[in-house]
Amino acid sequence: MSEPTPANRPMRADAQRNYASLLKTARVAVSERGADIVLEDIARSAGVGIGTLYRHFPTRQDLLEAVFLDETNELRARAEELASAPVPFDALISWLRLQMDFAARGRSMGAAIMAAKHVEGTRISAANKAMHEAGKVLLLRAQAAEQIRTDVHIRDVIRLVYGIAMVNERASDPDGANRMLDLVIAGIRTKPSRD
Amino acid sequence: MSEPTPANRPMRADAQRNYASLLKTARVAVSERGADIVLEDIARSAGVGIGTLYRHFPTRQDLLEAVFLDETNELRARAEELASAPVPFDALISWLRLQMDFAARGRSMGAAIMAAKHVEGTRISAANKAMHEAGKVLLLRAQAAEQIRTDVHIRDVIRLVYGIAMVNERASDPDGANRMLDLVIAGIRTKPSRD
DNA sequence: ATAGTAACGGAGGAACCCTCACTTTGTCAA
DNA sequence: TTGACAAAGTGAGGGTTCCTCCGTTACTAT
Repeated sequence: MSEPTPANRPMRADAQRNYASLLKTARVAVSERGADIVLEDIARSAGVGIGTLYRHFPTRQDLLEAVFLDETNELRARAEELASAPVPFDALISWLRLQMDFAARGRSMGAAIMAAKHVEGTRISAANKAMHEAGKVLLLRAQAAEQIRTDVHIRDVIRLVYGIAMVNERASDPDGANRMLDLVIAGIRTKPSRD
Repeated sequence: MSEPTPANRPMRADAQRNYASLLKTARVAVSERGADIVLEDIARSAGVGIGTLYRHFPTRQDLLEAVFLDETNELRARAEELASAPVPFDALISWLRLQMDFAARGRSMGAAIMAAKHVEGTRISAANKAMHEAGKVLLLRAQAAEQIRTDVHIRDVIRLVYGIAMVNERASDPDGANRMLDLVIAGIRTKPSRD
């Protein structure tokens, strides 16, 4: 998955190796130290020159997006699995919690990524759209079951979850994120909700 | 307000002037171009050398915090005003919208500031605490009037609002932030809410 | 084997950060 | 008023990181 040049000839063997190595290295570095990684370190750590890194990922953004891409696809896949879960409401909530875990893991990537998500044509934008579609199915099911308000958009919900992850990135209170998510969940439930 | 050296002798006249000039310049620059300001530009624009900037604001954080400080104090003042408004619920909501406007204005400062807020002893931490206290009054009034759930913490609400501002910083959808805020409001209202 | 070209690599210019040693200037006491 | 002292100002410069550019290397296909 995540072919860098989908339409053209396949990449040369060494290029494929290097691309994979860079991506793997970057993924580890981001999850360990956040988005403020030093690109030269990534290149060295991946065993390639800095020029090679820039060949594959022309900007810092491109590299971060590539890292993010896998997570986005993973979330889409999870949503598709959950679409056949027995209780629509529970499925949606589970997925939202997954979203938050992922967002929290990509420490301080949130701000960096948010920019690209809204730029049409990028790979991340396409993957993001696909993930939204998959999430939308979960939402619609929960709405059909009258467990979620019908005037709620999946887009807003997902972004709220990201917002929660972002403000809690450096917070000391480990349970705050969950309390906030509970508030949001309360906000999207059908009005006369009985617990 | 916002004396740089509260305990000691007053600052020399030229120092006061330069401090004020830097702060004003930074405030404008941040609201126009976000937190990624170039400190050298700020100094030049304020008519002082870069060394002077660093004398007053030893780190980039310090400058951003100083900018933020005024807004935080402003929000505290607004909360205190609103504490005597006729309808507690409306007062709280108005204040939350103010919060969001402020957060949105300090574009991409969110991430930069979040770090410092949780560090005890900093000026921003103290101002932040005062603002929270003022906001808490609004929340308690609305809870006493049975318009807001009693298990809601002001801290979580404020942070949610910041999260909304953050994820909407670069978004193209201008109304998204308001929709999200509405969801949060729905989440904190007392359960059997009648519109 | 060889040509052709995709990919590699790293020196180096640019942008920005922050420090530091020297200079300037406000302040206050005599 | 003046002189001395300390507070404040200044900007060149060293450090870091970003990204480009183009000469070099080596995969691939014929």
